[in-house]
Amino acid sequence: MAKELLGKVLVRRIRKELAEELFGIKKDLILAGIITETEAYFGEDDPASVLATRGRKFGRLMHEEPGITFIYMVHANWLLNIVAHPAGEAGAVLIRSIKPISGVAYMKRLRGTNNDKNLTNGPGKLTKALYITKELNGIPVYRKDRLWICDGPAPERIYTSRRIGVRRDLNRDLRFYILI
DNA sequence: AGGAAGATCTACT
DNA sequence: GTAGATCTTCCTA
Repeated sequence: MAKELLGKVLVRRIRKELAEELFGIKKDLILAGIITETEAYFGEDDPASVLATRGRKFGRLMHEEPGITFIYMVHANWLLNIVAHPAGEAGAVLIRSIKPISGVAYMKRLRGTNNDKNLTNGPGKLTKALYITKELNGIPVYRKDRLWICDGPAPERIYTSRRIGVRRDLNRDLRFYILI
């Protein structure tokens, strides 16, 4: 699933009420980007998936139906995951990076930067650029509402590596990325 | 009520 | 390359 999501388009619709509050603009806004980096997290057997264990409030979502969002806070950053696992198990895919394709000017305002290169190239950066918070937890990403994923260009080549920044990783490449 | 942890980011060298 | 800021959730008392 982590590999499948590469090249797909992550779309965020900011409804006019929120758009007015954030930007003083009274119309719906569309922000979007191509997913370029993901990581896979398993359930209880994955030492990096601390959130899947001990019945944590938000970690519980990792056990629920595949295709919904799973959003939580780490180090003052909201991180966006898509729940994905076989029936009866737990797991999620962390979205680590996107390449902006629509609404770049608004993303810059939300991030407080003019730098194109560092706008959405990190899990905490992209949630800030798209105004993704726990408010969007548990919503299906196959419905066009406030946050969804649709088809994009099929990647030519997928690269892999170990997961970034985890204290105890599995002995296996679970980070996937494309170069575009 | 208080403290620790954490799948991060920024600014600095 | 790394120190320090950051903030929500969960654990303990």
